[in-house]
Amino acid sequence: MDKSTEEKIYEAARKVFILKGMEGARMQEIADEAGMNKALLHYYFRNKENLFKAVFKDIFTKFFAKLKDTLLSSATTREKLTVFIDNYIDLITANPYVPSFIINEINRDPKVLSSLMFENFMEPAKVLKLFFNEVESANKSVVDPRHILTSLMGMLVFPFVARPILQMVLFQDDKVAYNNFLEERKEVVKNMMFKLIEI
Amino acid sequence: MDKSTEEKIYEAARKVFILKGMEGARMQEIADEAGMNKALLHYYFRNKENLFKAVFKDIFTKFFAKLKDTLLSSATTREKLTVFIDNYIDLITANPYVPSFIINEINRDPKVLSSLMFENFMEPAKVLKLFFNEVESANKSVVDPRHILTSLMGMLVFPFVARPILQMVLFQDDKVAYNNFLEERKEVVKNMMFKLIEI
DNA sequence: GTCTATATGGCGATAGAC
DNA sequence: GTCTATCGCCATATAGAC
Repeated sequence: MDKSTEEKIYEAARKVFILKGMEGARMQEIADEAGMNKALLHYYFRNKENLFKAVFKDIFTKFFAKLKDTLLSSATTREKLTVFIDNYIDLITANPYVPSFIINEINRDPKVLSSLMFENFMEPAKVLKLFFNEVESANKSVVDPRHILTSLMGMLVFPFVARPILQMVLFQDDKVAYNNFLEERKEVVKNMMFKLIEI
Repeated sequence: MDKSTEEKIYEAARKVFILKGMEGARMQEIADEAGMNKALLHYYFRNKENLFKAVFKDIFTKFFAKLKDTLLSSATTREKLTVFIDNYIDLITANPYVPSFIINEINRDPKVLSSLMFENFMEPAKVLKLFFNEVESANKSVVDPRHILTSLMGMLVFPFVARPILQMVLFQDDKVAYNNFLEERKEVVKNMMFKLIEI
């Protein structure tokens, strides 16, 4: 573990912010997690907001960068969808609190988005556009691809952000059964998407 | 406006908590919103957590009670779905911050759910069960109705909770265009659902 | 760079007058 | 019941020794 002090702070902050959010996180807790003193956080990042912005940008960027790669990697629309859905569910499974963290923060302070958007949205937007065009030509029912994408994302993200409710109502709070349900969703969502765009 | 003081506090708290969440809300702000002194909030609710719990329970219950009624009101599965989707989008449109508020709070402290669940989940669960059975028998592709419900809810909720991102990426932050998109979704989601369960 | 100690402000909560 | 004034705590942030 020969990470620099700054890296240690960064990773500790990432962990705590994702779990507690900007408002719930405590500088002391981040310092404890990083195994150092609170004053050092201010030495490196000056204040809490700076630290948060750096971490949020990183989380947001990495979370969408992976998806962009997916969309560029495969050949056919059907393959792209398959790989995208598999990768997305794996990605969220590995970072289950990230979607609700992002949803919470962008609604709490939409300004956190505008600072990222030009650098981080424009390129993915192009990739998405290409993907849209593909979906559109494959899509025999001629639904606006924005609706298709929104539905796809909703089908993938909702079971994670609403997990406490769904696990309780649908599975009597059985955690293992719910994990199973999430794994099943890969095939289920694929089939639903193929049916929706009729490919 | 001859509301009781307690009602005024309640409504002010509802407004502020939905926008700022439990941690972001300030007792002072709620008092200002209610047009009275901070001390009165403590006189009526003793502390912030009590006030929050009362408000959360109310919001949560009302938000799902309406849906239960919808599911009981219509005759055929197709009609039920139609009314459900129309009502749900209207309900969220009228309370756009409620879904992200609920998602945020249940992930921040899952205990807020367990206190409600027996009283508020059990009856809706029965209604849902009936709805499931209907969907299941109508559903020629034999997909687990839990997956169908999850997809439906995701398709409905996601465009609201992820609005800042979607509005920016899909509509260059054009608010009017996005409102239009949300209204369109009523028909789009209906058609998608009919296609998915093949009715 | 890293620590201890402390300043500063804000917030939830209470005391007590009316 | 409703107000003003204030307490006590906790969190961010800084000062300053090493």
